[in-house]
Amino acid sequence: MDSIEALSAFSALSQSTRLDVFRLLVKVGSQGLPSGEIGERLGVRQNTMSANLTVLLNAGLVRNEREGRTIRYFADFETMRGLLGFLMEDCCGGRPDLCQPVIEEIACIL
Amino acid sequence: MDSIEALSAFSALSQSTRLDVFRLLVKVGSQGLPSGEIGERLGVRQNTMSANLTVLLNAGLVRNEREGRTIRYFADFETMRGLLGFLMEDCCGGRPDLCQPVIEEIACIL
DNA sequence: ATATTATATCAATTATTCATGATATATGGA
DNA sequence: TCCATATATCATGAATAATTGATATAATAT
Repeated sequence: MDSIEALSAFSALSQSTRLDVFRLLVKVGSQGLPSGEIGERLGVRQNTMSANLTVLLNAGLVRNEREGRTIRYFADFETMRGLLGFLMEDCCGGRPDLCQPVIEEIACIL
Repeated sequence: MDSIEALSAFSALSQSTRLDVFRLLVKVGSQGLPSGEIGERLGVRQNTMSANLTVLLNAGLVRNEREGRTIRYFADFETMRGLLGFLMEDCCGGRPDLCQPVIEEIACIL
């Protein structure tokens, strides 16, 4: 992850529909969702959703796979990992107590 | 953290100077940096830096403290925690292996 | 009080981004 | 082949955001 990619990712996440889409895809996890269903669930028109999915795709935050006529989208956890690592780089120098709560926040509690 | 706050934070991080500022403040940690020194280190004009710091401030990503004539800025790890938690909410439903690498990426290795 | 230093705000121009109607492409079915 | 469905692209007007010169405020020093 470099600065250009990170900017692209943050920019993608800084718009309401796209943030909703990404969080939805994070929740559904590895099974992903078809483009059309994402649009229906969020109440967004077809071409608007398509444009927003393209932005997320270019930012590397989502992947897609064609499946017959529909195209299924998935959150890309690898990019997420790179993005958070980039943002928190060297965060712990001398004060791991600052960083620790951040880690705990996203820790899986199952 | 709600959607409005998250959008404000991502929007703040989606600009080159501000991303640099935030990462710098993450690195220096609890001692923070005076506004002027941030500008010098990043080669950004005074009023541009001031405007960008205000954006980060309004997004809750940084805090500041007056210290005589200078104003010292700090990364706000609490907001960071809320932001990442919001983004990864329910990420682990059924597949913690997707989420685990993301956590490991920001884990403190000292 | 006046000057100096540090930072913030204002106004205006330029540049980006967004949603949308219209249209194009791609797949599957009849 | 022709039609229907699913998704993507294009062009454009409207809204937002970025940079900057000029100026204002706030704290310290003389």
